[in-house]
Amino acid sequence: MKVLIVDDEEMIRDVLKRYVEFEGFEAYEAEDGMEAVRLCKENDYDVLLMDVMMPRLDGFSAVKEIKKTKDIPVIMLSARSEEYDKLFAFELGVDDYVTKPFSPKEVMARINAVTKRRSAAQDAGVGGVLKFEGLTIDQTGRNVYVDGEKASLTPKEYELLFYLVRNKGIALTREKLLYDVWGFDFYGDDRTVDTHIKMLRGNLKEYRKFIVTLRGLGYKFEV
Amino acid sequence: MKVLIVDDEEMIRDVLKRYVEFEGFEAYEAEDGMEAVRLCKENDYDVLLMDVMMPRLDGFSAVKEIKKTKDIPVIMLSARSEEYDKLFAFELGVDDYVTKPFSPKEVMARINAVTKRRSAAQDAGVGGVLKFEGLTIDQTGRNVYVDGEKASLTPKEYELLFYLVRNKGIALTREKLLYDVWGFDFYGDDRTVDTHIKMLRGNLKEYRKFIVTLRGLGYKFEV
DNA sequence: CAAAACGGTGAAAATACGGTGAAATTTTCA
DNA sequence: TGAAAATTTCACCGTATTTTCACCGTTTTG
Repeated sequence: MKVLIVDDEEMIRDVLKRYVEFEGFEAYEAEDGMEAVRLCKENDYDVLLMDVMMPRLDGFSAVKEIKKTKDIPVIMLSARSEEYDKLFAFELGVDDYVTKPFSPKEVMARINAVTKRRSAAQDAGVGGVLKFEGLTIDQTGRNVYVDGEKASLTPKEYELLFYLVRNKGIALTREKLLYDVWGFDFYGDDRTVDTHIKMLRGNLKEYRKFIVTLRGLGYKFEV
Repeated sequence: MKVLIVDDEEMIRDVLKRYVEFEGFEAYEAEDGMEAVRLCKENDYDVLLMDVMMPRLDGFSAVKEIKKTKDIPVIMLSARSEEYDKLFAFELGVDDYVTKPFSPKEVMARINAVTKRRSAAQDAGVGGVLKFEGLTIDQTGRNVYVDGEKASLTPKEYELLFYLVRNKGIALTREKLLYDVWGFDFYGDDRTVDTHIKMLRGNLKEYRKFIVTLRGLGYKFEV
């Protein structure tokens, strides 16, 4: 179980880390939202402990960015004085809130709660798994099945598919795809998207039909 | 957030109204389907709470009428004894069902659910859905439906239609259309517009009537 | 009433666009 | 470090789309 702790105060990170490791989990750290986004692009974590107020990139924006490609449970940390729009946070996919100052015990209880909730939902077959006819996408294991058979997608292919599915029914330009899937710092060719779509379609076999081309625009996923 | 409550029983309206307002929404009332249709023509609401059984015009018919021109989420209220064709309701665009007697809490949860679903969809995409009788334009998915059937427009056709609709009721010269839809750097023939209008009209079937020719000027979209 | 102006239309010609395979480049991992 | 895998670029090609244009019926004008 990997936990990423995101907070700009080193002391808070240290305290949390000690307790997380005491529970037998692996703890990782990030100093701000920017670093968290980068780390999440490269690695898979099971829970995010995310501070709201941070330099460079705040917690909400970071979560928004991360949730674009990964479905990770998030627990937000905020000072009691800070009042945030909980509905907004909820829509963002925040699983829980903890207000500072918090007792480490409390935080651990939340972590256990969200991870248990996740695994329970997974057992029930609800969360983590998306299905479109014979196409199954298992977010947890990052696996895609075509008629029950595992398709071996490359990381980009998986992320592209996941992004398309998250935005199903929505017309997406190549620019938007490059920005959101490849990252804002990608300055390459448009046609890169085409090639990855081609590869993805090839791997999805008959379910290539879900990916529809919008001439002069881009692509969309449609069931 | 405006909620229109449609029920012939005043007591039920009052109860619902109290809870809706307690949640911080604005509540409006209508006594029957007829009144609901009229109110919806004149005003914009965010959710409709619609009873099924009502004098003058029943809930289903009212929804059918309203959905012709507006795309508003609808929650139907019906007595437990009344058994309705849920599939029919679904096709009509009913978002949810509540059976009487209901707990106000339950109704509020449904309202929050449908509105959240809406705003989430809106955040993700560009805009909503435009409706003119049986002609539906879905900007998010870039789809156009003629009497529920998907029309396959070419990119230019879609852009032209969208531009006309955005400026509905306004006379547009060919020059303006070329400049705004084709781009300022288009130095081609005027008649290009004509051809695309022709194609568009062909695809809109009976709703070609919305595109009116202004002799000596250009075109406009008028409902 | 005739002539001119205008828009609708179909078909042909020109063009833009996306699919594709292969090569070049970068990244990953043993 | 070197081989394998993944990513990215790119040019070719078929086709969907766009554009042009001439012809024709209708409307407007002098």
